[in-house]
Amino acid sequence: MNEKIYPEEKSKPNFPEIEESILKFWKDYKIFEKSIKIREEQNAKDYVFYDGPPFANGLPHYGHILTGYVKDVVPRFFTMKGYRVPRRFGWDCHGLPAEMEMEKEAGLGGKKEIEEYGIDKFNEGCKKLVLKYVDEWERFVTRQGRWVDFAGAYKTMDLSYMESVIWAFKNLYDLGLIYQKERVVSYCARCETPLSNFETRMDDATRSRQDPSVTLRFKLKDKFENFPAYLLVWTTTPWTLPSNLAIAVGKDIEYWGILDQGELYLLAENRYELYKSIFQPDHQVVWKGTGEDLKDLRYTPLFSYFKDIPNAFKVLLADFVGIDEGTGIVHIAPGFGEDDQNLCNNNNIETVCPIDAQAKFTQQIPEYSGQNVFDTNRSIIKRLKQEHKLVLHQTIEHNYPHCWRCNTPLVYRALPSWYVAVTEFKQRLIDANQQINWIPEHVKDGQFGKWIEGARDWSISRNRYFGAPIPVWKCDKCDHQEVFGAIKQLNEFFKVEVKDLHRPYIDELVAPCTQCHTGILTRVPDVLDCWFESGSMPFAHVHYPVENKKWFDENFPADFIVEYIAQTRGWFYTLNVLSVALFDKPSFKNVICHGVILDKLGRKLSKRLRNYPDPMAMFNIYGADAMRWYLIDNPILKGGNFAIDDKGTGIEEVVKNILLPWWNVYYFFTMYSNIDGYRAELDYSSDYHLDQYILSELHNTVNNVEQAMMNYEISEATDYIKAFMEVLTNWYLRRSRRRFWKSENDQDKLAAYNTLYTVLIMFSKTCAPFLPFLTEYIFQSLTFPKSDFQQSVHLEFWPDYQSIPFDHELLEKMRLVRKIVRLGHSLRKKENIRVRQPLAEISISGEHSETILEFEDLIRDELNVKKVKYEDDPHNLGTPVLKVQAKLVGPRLGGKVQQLIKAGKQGDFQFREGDKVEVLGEVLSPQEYEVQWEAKPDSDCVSEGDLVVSLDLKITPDLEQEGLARELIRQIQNARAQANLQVSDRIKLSLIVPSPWQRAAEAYQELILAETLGMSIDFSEKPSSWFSYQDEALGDIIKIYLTKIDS
RNA sequence: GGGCCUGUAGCUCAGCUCGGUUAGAGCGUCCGCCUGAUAAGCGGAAGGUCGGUGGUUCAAGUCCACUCAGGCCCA
Repeated sequence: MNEKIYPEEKSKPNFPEIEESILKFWKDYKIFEKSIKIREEQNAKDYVFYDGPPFANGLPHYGHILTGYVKDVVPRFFTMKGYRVPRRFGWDCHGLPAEMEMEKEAGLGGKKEIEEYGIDKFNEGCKKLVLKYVDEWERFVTRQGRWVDFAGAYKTMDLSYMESVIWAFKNLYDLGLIYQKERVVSYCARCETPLSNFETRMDDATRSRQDPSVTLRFKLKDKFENFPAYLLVWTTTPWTLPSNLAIAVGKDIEYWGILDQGELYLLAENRYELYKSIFQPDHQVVWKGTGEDLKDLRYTPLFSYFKDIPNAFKVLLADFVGIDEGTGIVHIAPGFGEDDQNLCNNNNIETVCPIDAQAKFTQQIPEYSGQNVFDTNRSIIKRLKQEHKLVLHQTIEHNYPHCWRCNTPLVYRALPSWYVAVTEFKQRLIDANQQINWIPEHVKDGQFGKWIEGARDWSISRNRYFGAPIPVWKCDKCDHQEVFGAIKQLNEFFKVEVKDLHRPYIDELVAPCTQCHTGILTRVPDVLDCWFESGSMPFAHVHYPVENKKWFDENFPADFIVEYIAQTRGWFYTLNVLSVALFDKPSFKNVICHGVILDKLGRKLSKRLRNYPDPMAMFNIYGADAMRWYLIDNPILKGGNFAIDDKGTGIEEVVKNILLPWWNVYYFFTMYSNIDGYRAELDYSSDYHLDQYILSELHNTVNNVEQAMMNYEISEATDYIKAFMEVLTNWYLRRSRRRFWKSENDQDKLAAYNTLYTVLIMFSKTCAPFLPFLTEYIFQSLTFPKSDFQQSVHLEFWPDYQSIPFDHELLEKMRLVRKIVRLGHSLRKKENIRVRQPLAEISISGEHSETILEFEDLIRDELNVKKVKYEDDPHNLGTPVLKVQAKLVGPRLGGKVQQLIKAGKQGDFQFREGDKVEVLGEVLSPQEYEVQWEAKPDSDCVSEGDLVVSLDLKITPDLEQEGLARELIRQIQNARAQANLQVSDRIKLSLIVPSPWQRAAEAYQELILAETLGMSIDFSEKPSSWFSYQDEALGDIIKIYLTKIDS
């Protein structure tokens, strides 16, 4: 009996079930760990990949899934290429996200309550909360099919990690790249902390908000053009008006003076139309000039709070003044605007910022002290109106920055903060960027390049609790400060043993001042921006420089990272800022920045809208391989966006188009191998043309996929895989089936088995990074069917394409064969003759056509013709047309080439001596043209290029009889299938059919028996113990009886 | 206001680097084939002013300029 060599498979497998079993296998035998260890044993080179740390306080979503797949495909590939690829997971712990969560958990509102609650308890709570979803992440990422080292995951709150972070700070400090300064920053009054310029741009931090839009008149101290005069000034932040210290105009902007009721109003010419209506109808333009003319005019302050500030309350020139909104005259409050502050500094006007940490006015503004600034807009407007200083009051809806964590509208305010002087080394940052391979390429000089060109100094201090400390201690008596970059330094200086760098413990370290000896050194209370910490990841996750110094020096920058495109101003940016400042190198060599997944309507995916399929459900229905392929075979990897369909239809299509065809080839192979009891082996030596052909295609495919992957062009790699699958299933396997089911176990059959086996093994390896579950399953079944074997396709080396045979000529010929077959089929179609009906002859003509006569058997079989004939004289089949090689002839003949093309197309040309042709008096040499043949109209020919194909359509009585026999074979096969027979079962047959059919059956009895595994055939009614079959489409014309013969 | 990306068949996208005369694929639709991979497989057809205008050129989906629409980034 048959010995089952390979697993007995179903034609329609349950992919999710297979995946679960593979997951178990990977886990039980630690295959991932092994994939790294075996490379260690081989002394392989490291391939360095940085896994960007996610915040663990939320669950993974589609963005993470997509990024995660790329983070898996690339390392799997490079592992197979022979590298050691560690994949440490990491958790971003610190910062506002964690603190917000903890505030909610402990029912705290604001910093005062946190401090009452206790910073120690608060931070301890954060530490626990931040790892709340770690288990779920791990489960998800594992199910997804990612190989990730969770056990060795780093956390940004680890002591070792934090030590490397303060090392970085200390180094930057020593390099003179850290400074503290009072500058205008974006500030969240609820979190009571400044935010960095890129935090305020993250995702949807900018959103719509309604604000007052007011226009005021500022009275000039002196008459202008002999009239009492006013400057018209527009603002959307009335609460900043009490802090107004100057007014700015544009030097070259045109301004008009409007005379209305004896008073003169100044505003920009372009804005006049919009403001016209506020004047009386009889107003006049009495003055025209530029900003230059208004320079240094002095005005009366709106409020008296700061009336004694030196140099204030006059008109300044500024290049940031625009005329797109407002009046073209700008109110300047140096405490509440970056441009404002710079302008005032340059004009010796001091900065005033009369608000406290919660953005409430201080005692400097007694009327409003204790009120939140936004809440005072109304009363300030009311008061200005009463004082006749307000000329227009409207409401504006505009985009306004909000805190990305707590959604509070931000204020811009002057505040002392610590900075990294990015502008100091901007040029080096730009130079380093040129060394990075960006995918897509345009990001290098586009979104990222432009961003770093406009880089500003980076505000890195946060007035918060849960984060790495700013390692600066200041004396309370003199200006001395100490900065520490290592725990050892702290231990020695403070004579303690530091075990935790978090607040409040770090704040407890105090010492007498080493300079004045009277003061006390205490730490500045701020913590570091968590982006500073994630930017430190390359060295901090290995505790550099305290540990792993050698490894880091040899393995920095990283080979590869991938995140979504918005990280150009997040992680991609902070990584490079720190690596350039500290090491003068970019942080990574290759980076993929992919786009954003949206729904069909272009909206963001949202839980509320439920506009996307649940990923876990997709894993359970279609599997993680299908999801993987769906997401990576996609232009989103080149930076574009991608519309996911909400039903998961796209994922189902992947199963239909990629996974099932793959499976079918494997299923076919195992089914026949098991029938024949033959165990195939790796073998490239078959000399059968189809075998050599598919191996040549495989050679090309392995090479192409490898090249694409080396260039990080993942969706190009998947294109090559798809193309090979098409050739494998729709040509090689379809044309080879008969070799597998024939009954003799001859050389050809073994060659077929070995070749198909070899292709399956090599192609499994080629697809392994892209379909890790399916390929693992197939590879194991084919190589080590006993499932306890600890072998894995992912531990294999990438196939060496050069060891796979390649025959270019053969590829070309096969292309021609497929073209002939296609044309033959289209002729049958055109003439309405089905393939089952044999025809006598196919004639072909065209250059090189004779070379494919060695594939005659294949063409005959595919097209069901008796003979393939090469026609020497193409004139017998078609008429010649001339295809002029315009690329060559164009430059030589110029405009006339167009006429030649036209004439050639119409066949208006003559052949001349020496393979030349003459068209319209011009002689073309052989390289300058190609002759193509066109089927004569109404002939039995079709053509494509220089190829013409003709079918002999005459159906002789013999052919007709064979057609009937073939129809009978098909009916009997249907009957077999309906009777649920195995493909190898032998049968006895009886037919009740009309006489022409019976004659055909008699004449072709041998063929019928051979094709249907029949042992005998007769023409009489049979008892009900026989299976009987009638084809409905043919009516009741034929009736088939069959019965199985027990062997 | 500046910059980047995208616009090709009903849908999703190749092709554009390097111009060459007949613009491709998958899905969907319609029609059919095959029946020893069968709750599979294969083929054919219909379907396109290559967003628009202008230019360069013998020749433009491809190069240039302008422009429209959508998206993103910066100010």
